[in-house]
Amino acid sequence: MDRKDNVSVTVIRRLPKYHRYLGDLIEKGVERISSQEFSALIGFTASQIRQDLNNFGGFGQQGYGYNVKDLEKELSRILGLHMNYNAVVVGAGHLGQAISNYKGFEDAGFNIIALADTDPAMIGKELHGKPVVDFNELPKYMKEHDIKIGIITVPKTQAQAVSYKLIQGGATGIWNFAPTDITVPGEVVLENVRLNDSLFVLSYFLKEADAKRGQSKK
Amino acid sequence: MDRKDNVSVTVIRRLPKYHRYLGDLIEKGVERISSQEFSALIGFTASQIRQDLNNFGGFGQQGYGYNVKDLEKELSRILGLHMNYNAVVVGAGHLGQAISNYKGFEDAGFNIIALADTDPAMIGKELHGKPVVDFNELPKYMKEHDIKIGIITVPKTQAQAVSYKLIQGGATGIWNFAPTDITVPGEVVLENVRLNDSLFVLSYFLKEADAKRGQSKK
DNA sequence: TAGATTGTTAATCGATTAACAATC
DNA sequence: TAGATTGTTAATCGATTAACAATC
Repeated sequence: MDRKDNVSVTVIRRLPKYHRYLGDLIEKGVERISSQEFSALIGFTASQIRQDLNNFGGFGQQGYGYNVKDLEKELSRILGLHMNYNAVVVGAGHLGQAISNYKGFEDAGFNIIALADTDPAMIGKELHGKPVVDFNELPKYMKEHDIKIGIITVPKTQAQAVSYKLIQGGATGIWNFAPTDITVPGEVVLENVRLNDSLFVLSYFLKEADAKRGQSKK
Repeated sequence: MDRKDNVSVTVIRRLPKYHRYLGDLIEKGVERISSQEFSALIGFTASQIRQDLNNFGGFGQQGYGYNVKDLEKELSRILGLHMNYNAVVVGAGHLGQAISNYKGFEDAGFNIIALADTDPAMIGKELHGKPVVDFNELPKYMKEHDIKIGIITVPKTQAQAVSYKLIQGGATGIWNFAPTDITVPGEVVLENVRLNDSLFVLSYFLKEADAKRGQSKK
């Protein structure tokens, strides 16, 4: 029942930050907040906060501001955090294991119930209570266990093949950690995590900072 | 010797993708590419590609296009990939270990030479050839080993304290994986990786896709 | 030289900020 | 009721796209 049909991705990508700060405010026992106070905290302008939220509904009250708990609930609903999904991590390497162990993702309703790999030495093992299944049997396993989400942590050369296999298994969403662009059918939701890109950006600004330091020494 | 002084962050965040695609083109043996051909490949408009690159210099040639190898070199230089930095991963948990093992980061000139933790059971151990040092000794260790980059993979409650310790040790750059906002002095470069935020965005679009499917069934 | 394609300026589009009437 | 603060419209700013003269 959201207000606008096509909210821009720019706005969507700010929503998790709102949600995170509202969680912090709840922990601190803050009951209400004005867009101006929120602005000082979160670093968006008060105007932007009101604009962003009003894409989804009028959650505030004139003369009062926003009720923190209510707004957090609205954002959880907007972000779909009430939904639950079974997920499989493809690639039982270090990153795959790290992700499959991380508790934080259950907040978002993602339950990682298995890993998949091609390595015969791994298949059949349990890693922290989660089975490693044979990659080639993955579509069957996904259907049997109602797995709709695939998390790709394989080398980039294999990422596209993995995505095909996941879609064969009925995946509706893919979280891709491989540093490559994969192609998926229009109805499948793809979200990329670009660790390399992030590090390159860090590198860029380090170089810039170095250059600035060098200049000021002159 | 870059053309413009203040290139927007929007442009900077596209640079790693250019660099990645140029690497792929080199592997395929492609020697030159026009902005139009590049556009079809990378998904930015030809106009945007030319605009983006011209923030840093005129790397193309009229009637010819861009030399792939040369352009890749320019982008490496712009991104500062020729620089070398020693780095430490703070937090020797699963994610920390995954990152310290990942080879791909050496491309960017980041050499992870140690991990740090507060767990006495961990300190003094070696993890895949890298020592786990005592978090409390970190500033000293960083100075002795010329470590300028800190990678934070601790729980959010400890992230700010870790960042203080890193800066005490002389860090000029921080790569933060903790799902919280940390504050650093202006001269320190901070790059955040928001895994939770990324997953929340996936959740949002999954909910949207579900809603769309529901609608079309009616 | 003629054709191709860049580099760059101008036009458009979208996102952010400012302003203020509506209203709690 | 008066003061506060939202929701929303209008103004501004920045980013993207289009167009084309410059030039290889």
